[in-house]
Amino acid sequence: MAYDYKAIEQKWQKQWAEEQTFKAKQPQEFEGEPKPPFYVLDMFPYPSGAGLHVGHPLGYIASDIYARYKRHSGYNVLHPQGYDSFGLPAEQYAIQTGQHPAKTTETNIKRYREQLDKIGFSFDWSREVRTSDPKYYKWTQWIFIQLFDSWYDEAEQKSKPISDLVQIFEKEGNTEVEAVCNEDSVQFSAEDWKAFSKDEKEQHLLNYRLTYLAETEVNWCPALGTVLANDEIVNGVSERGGHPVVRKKMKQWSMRISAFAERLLSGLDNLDWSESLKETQKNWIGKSVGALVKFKIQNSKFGISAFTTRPDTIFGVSFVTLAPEHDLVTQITTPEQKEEVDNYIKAAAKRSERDRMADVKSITGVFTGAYAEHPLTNKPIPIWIGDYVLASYGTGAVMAVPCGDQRDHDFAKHFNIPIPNVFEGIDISEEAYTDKSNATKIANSDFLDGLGVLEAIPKAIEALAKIGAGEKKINYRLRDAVFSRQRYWGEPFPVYYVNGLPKMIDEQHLPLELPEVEKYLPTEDGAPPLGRATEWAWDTEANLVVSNDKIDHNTIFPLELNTMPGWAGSSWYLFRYMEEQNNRDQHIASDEALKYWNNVDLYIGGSEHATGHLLYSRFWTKFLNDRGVLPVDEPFKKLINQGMILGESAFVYRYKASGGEGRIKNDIYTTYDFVRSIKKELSKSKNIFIRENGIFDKDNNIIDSEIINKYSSILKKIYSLGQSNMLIMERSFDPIHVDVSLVNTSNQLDIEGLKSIKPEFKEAHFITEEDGKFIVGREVEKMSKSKFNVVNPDDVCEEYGADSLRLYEMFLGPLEQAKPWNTAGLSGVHNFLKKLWKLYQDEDQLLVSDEPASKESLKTLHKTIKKVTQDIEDFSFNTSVSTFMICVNELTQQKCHAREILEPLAVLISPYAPHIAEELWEGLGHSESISEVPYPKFEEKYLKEDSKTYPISFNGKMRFTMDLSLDLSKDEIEDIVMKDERTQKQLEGRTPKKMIIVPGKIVNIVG
RNA sequence: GCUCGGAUGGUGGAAUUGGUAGACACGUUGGACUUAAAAUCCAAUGACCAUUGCGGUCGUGCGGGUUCAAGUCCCGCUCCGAGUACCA
Repeated sequence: MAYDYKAIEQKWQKQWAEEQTFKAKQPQEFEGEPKPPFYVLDMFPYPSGAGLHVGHPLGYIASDIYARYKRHSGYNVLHPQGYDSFGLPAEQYAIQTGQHPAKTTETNIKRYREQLDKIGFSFDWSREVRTSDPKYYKWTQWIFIQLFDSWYDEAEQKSKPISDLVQIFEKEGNTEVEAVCNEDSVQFSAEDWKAFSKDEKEQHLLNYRLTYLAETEVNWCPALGTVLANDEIVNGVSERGGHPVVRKKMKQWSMRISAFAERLLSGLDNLDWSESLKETQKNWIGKSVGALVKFKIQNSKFGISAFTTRPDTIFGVSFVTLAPEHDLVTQITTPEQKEEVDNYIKAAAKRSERDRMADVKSITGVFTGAYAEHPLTNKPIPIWIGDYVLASYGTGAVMAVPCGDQRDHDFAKHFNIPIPNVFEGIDISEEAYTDKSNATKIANSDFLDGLGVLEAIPKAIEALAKIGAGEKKINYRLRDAVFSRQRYWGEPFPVYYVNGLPKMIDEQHLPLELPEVEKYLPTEDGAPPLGRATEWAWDTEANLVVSNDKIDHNTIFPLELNTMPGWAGSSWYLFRYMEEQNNRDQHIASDEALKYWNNVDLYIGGSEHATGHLLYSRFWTKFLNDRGVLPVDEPFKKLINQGMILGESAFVYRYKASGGEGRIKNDIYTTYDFVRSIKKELSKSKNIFIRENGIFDKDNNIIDSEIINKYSSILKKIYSLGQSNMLIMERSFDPIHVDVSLVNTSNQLDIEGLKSIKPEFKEAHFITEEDGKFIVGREVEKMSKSKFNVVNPDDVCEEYGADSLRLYEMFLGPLEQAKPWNTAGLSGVHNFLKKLWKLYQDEDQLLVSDEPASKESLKTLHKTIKKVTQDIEDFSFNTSVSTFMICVNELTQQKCHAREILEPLAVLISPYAPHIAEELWEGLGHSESISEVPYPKFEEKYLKEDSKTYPISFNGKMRFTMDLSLDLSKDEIEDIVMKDERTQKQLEGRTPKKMIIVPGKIVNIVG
C-alpha cells in the first residue's frame, strides 16, 4: 500500500473525535492516585471572517507537539481550545449589513473549527469556551462584581472585601488606613463617615473599589466611536484601523491595576518567560524610585507636589512646570496671565496625541504669574505650564532642575529662566548634566555640598521630610485601565444606576444578557449602541430586565449602556477550561479542579499581547487569588512567543507611460528580470527613448549595450503597444501584487489563470521572456489578504496532507523567529514521510520483521531518541525534524525493518506527524491509539563508541582526519599522529612547538 | 533617543561548555529509469585557484583583540527587526 495521506488523515481524525481520545480527565475520575497534570494552552483565536492562514497554526502545532509528547510521558494533559468571540470586526460587519454579530461569529467559528480539525490537533474540544456565550460571560460579570466589592490594602499588598474597609472607616475614618485610592479623595474621620448620607458613603467608597466609575481623561477614538486603553493605541493612533485618538474627559469604569504594579513587576522574576517579554512588561509598568516634593504656593492655600528621581538636585530648582490639564492651573493663574494661559490650554487640548508626538522638538509653555516657594531656601520659584509635562504621569507637575535634566534645560534656555549649577566642576552652559554616577559631587547646595549622588539623595529626602515638604516615593508609569467601551458586541456590565450611583445586580441573577437592538450604531445623541435597546432597565423587585418605559427610579432603574473591553473575557479563560462543560454552572471551576490543574504550564502565542492580555490576566489572577477564588497568583508559568510567518508576495511590473507621451490603451505588464535589467541600464543613461527607428538615450544617441540588445525585442514590443515615442525612466514600472496561488515554485505566473479570475487583467498585455515564461518578482511581506500572499492551510492539507503541513511549519526555522513561507520546501518533508512509510511497508506487504536489529540501527535509533527528546524540551522543533530525516535516511540505507526499531520510531514521531504514526502503529498490529504509548527510553550503551574520527589540525586549520581508538592516552595519540606521513608532509621537516590533544575531541599541532 | 533581538551558501536554516563551519531541506546541474512526462533513485553543489590526480587560498555584517584553536568570548562600529518614546 502506498502512503495515502488523505485516507489516513480522515480516518484518524474521525476516530479521535469519536473516541474522544484527547479528553483530559478530572482528578476524581482516576481510580487511585491521579496522573500528574500538565496544562498546555494556546492563545485562543478571535474568529475573524478571513479564516486561518498558514501563520495561525504555527503556535498551535508547536503546543500540540508538546502536549502529545507529555501524554507519551505519562501526564494527564489538558490541551483545550476556544474562541475570543467578542470583538470589533463582527460588530463593524453588523453595522454595515445589519446581521447580528452573534450570527457572523457563529459562522466564523464553524469555519475555524473545520480548518483546525483538518490539521489534526489533539484538542479537548469538550471543554471549549466562547467569551460571547452568556454561560461564560456570566462569570466575567461575576468577577467584575468581586472587583467592585474589593479594595486594596497597601500595607499587606492584598485585595480585601470592601466591607472590611467600611468597618475601618467606622472606627477611624480614612486618615490612617493604607489603601490604594483615587488621588482626589478627601480625608474624613469616623464621625464624618457616620454623618455621611448613604449616597455620600457610596461616593467615597468608589474612590477605593478595585473597579470604579470616575470622570477620567480617556483616549477617545472618534472613528471607532469608543474609548481605548493605553495598550490599544500604537504611535498615537488606534491599533485597529489606525484612527486618530484624542484626549477627552468622560465618566468611565476603570480597573485599579496600578495597585498591583509592584506585584506585577516582582512576579516576573519567577516566570519562565522570554527576557524580551519580561522587559516589555517592566518598561510598561515603569517603576522609578525618587521623592515627592511639596511646594507651597505664595499667596495661596494650594500647594504643588512634584515627583522627582533626583531629590539630590533640589537646590538646582529654578521653576516648576505643570501639565496644561493640571487642576491647579486655573486656580493659581494671575489675572494678568489669564488670557495667555487660557489660550495655551485651549491650544494644547486641541492637539491630538499624535500631533504632540510629531513635534517633540518645539518648546512651548506659558508663565502662570504665580510663584511657588522653595521648601529649603524659601526663595520664590516661578510656576509655568508646558505640554512637555504629562498629566498622566506622576502628579502632572515637574520640579524643574535645568542643570540636571535636558528638557528642563531646553525649556529654561528658551524662556530665559536661570540655570543654577549644582554640580562640582561641570560645565552646564550648553547642555544638562544627566549622569547619575556617584563620582559626581553636588555643589552650591548647602548641606549636600561635596556629597555623591547616592549619599545626597537620602539626605535630601530626610531634610525635606523633617519639615513636611517631601517623602520617599516610588512612582509607576502603569495607569489604571479604562474598562468601558461604547460598543454593542461585548459583555454588558451587571450594573444599574440609582441617583446616578452604580449598583451591582445580585450574583444569583446573572448573566445579564445582551439586549437586542435594531441598529448597532451609537444613538443620535451620542449614547452607546445599548442606548437603542428598548428593554434595558432593571426591575429590582422582579430581578428582571424590563422595558425602558417602566423606569420609575424607585424600583426600576436604567442599566449601564457601556460594555466591557475585549480583554475582559480573555483575562480568566484559562481557568474555565479546568472545569468540564456540565459542571460549570455553579462556579468558574470547582476547587478540586482548580487545585489539581493549578495554572498553565506552557502558554504559546503572539508577542503582540505583551502589555495587554498578558498583563491584565496576571492582574485578575492575582486579584482572584487574594480573594480566595484561585489557588495560584500567576496564570502562565512558561510562555513562548511564536514568530510570525511572513508571506512571499509576487509582483508583476506595470509600465506607466509618462509625460503624456506614449499613451497606452491597455495595461502592459513586464517581468522581474526585465525591470531589474532595465533599471540597471537606467542607472547609466538616466532615460531611455524608444522610437520607430531605434532605442536612444537622452542625448539622442543610439544605445548599444548588452542589456538593451538583449531586451530590444521586448522594448520594441512595448513600443508597438503604445502610440508614439516612449520614454522609460526609473519610475516607469509599478510593482503590482498578484495572487501567489497563480505562481508556481519556479516563480512562473499563470497568465491565463490570472486573467480568468481577475477581470482587471483581462485586456492587459503580458510581455513574457524569450522562452514564453513570465517570471514574477518576489518580496517577503506580512501575510495579508490585501497583498494577495495568503496561503491557506486547507490547500496545503489537500495537496500534501496535515502531517506534511505540521512538519513543514516546524521545519521552517526556530519557533520564536519570524520567517517567510515558501511553498517549494513542502515537497521535502512530504518526501520524508513517504520514505518513513516505506520503512514499514512496500506496495503490497508489511516489511516489519521480528529479527533483532543491527548494532548500527540501534545506534541510529538511540541517537535520534536522545536528540529529539532534548529538542522537544528546548522547543527546538526545527532541528528535531531534521533529526528524523537523518534517522530515516540512515535506516533506509541500513535496510532496517526490525520491529525493535520501528515501533519506538513510530512513537517518537507521533507528536509531530500523528496521523501517519497512528496508521503505522496499527499496521504493526496494535489496536489501541498510539497517543499514550510510553515514550521510548534513551539508552547510552547503544551509542558507546570505541573509536573517534579525529580532526588533525595544524595551527588551527583542519588538514585531515584519523580514526583513533578512544582508549588511547594523549601520549599514544601524539605518537601515532606524528608517525603519520600526512603529518610529516604538513610539517615539511619542522618540529612542532606544541601539540594540543583533547581526547575525544581534537588534535592541534602548532609549529 | 533608549531597551531587547538579529546578521552564516542561490534560499530556509544546522553547529553542546570555544574544538572538523555550512547538518537537514529547498533550488540548481548532470545521470539512471521511461516512447514521453510525472514519480522514484544516484551523483555534484560556499567562492576562487589548480586539475591527470594530490591539493591550495579565502570565507559566518565590518574593524580590532584574547586563544594552540573564535560563527561562538572581549572592545569598537554598520545595517536590519521588535518594543518604547517628552516618564520628570
